[in-house]
Amino acid sequence: MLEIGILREQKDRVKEGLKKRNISEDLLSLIDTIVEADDTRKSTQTELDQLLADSNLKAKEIGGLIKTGEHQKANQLKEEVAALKETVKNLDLKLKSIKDNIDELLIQLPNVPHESVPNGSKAEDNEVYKSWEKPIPALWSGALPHWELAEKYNLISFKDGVTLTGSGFPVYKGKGARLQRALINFFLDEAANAGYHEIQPPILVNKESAKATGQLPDKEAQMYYCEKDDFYLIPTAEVPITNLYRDTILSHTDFPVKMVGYTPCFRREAGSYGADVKGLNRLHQFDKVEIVRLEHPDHSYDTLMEMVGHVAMLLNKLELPYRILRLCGGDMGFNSALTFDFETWSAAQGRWLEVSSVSNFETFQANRMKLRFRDSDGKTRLAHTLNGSALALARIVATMLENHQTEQGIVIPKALVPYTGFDIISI
RNA sequence: GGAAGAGUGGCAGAGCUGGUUUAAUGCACCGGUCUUGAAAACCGGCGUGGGUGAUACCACCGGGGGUUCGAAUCCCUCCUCUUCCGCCA
Repeated sequence: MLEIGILREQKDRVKEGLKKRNISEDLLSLIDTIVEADDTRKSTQTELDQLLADSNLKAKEIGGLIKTGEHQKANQLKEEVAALKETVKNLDLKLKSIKDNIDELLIQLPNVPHESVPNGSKAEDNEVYKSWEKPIPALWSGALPHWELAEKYNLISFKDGVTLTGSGFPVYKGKGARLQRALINFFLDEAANAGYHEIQPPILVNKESAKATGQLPDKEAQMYYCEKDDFYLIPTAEVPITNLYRDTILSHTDFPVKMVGYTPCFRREAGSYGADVKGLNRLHQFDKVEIVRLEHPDHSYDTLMEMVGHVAMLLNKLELPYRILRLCGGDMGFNSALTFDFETWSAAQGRWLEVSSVSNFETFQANRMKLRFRDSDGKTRLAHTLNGSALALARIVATMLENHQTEQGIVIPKALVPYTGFDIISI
């Protein structure tokens, strides 16, 4: 959620920035509507405050009068204050509805893109920030797509998943299951080596949490919901981990806050069908290790690049061909100010698969969740939040199977062997 | 799931027979005096948000609602914690 103060003070800059997202004129004009509504809010607030001050004073007087036994005067004042009550009540209701309205409007505005975000409306407009410099591995004849490899080596059963739950819930078996566990531990250890504090959060969260990180109301349809308890299954560990700091005030000396967590992630993926969902490409449940950072606004972009470096290091160790994209305004998520996507090459499918997304949200999430810090000058300010997948498992597994397949079997990258306990998957 | 008790400012802890306490006091923290320096002592400051040029002022004592001229204090409801019982990885 954008800060209303910034909307007031830097209206033109915000409008210019939002244009990069190709949002409608209607949405842009919302900014003026919000500022106007906020003016009304201020004057209404002032009016109400004065009434309250007045009746507070009189109530105090009544107390004094009763004490000195002047009941007649007291009763007279009582009537006066009682008359104010109705006005106060109405004004209070009015103020509440103005505030609700402002929130409702404010929540519709996406984050202002960082100045480095390229213009564009679709995936093709994303900037290739770092391309894969070596030749993209060509497949030898007889090479298979990952869903066939998974079957051939008996690593994953999509069919059993359908029996147990439905499509998009694969069952990992044997070395397939072991590979999953190895990757999770590998990612967690690498994050720990980089100074991240490990968190194991709940995978069900309440409405407040989902709202604070921006999943509600924007992505409600994307989440599984437990109606009886009013809980949501998390679509990413970002939600519970960032919410650890909801409604808190840190000290500037607390930065950097570095957290990492592994969780399963649940996404309904309503409306996405077709070839893209084949195999491990798009699942309802998958595993992910997520890194989350809270930063001082002065350092958040350095931090973002550091996180990009961390993810790149992981992909290098897994020996996967990848590229990094700087997302264009039209392709970037609602909450983000700047996002780098990582894509690994799916050799058999002949296309790039997104395996990580690293973003700086600046104060957008912090504003919703009231995550502040006391700066060196003593003033409280909103912190910056960032997060990134490091990494998302299913697609990593998919591209590992495809890229590392040989006639002898699937070769495990050296860095991962201590975790799998085997260096090849063969029949 | 059942019963009882409790939720106050960073922490501790008053207030809870409703009205000069619209949050005392202690600790912690910050600034100052004193000191060669430090400790101690003393003086001052010390919650969040709204509002203002700055004050004034307003809201917040787990969340929401109600009674009253007036509520941290009374009532209703929800949440959480503690203890006991039941159940159980």
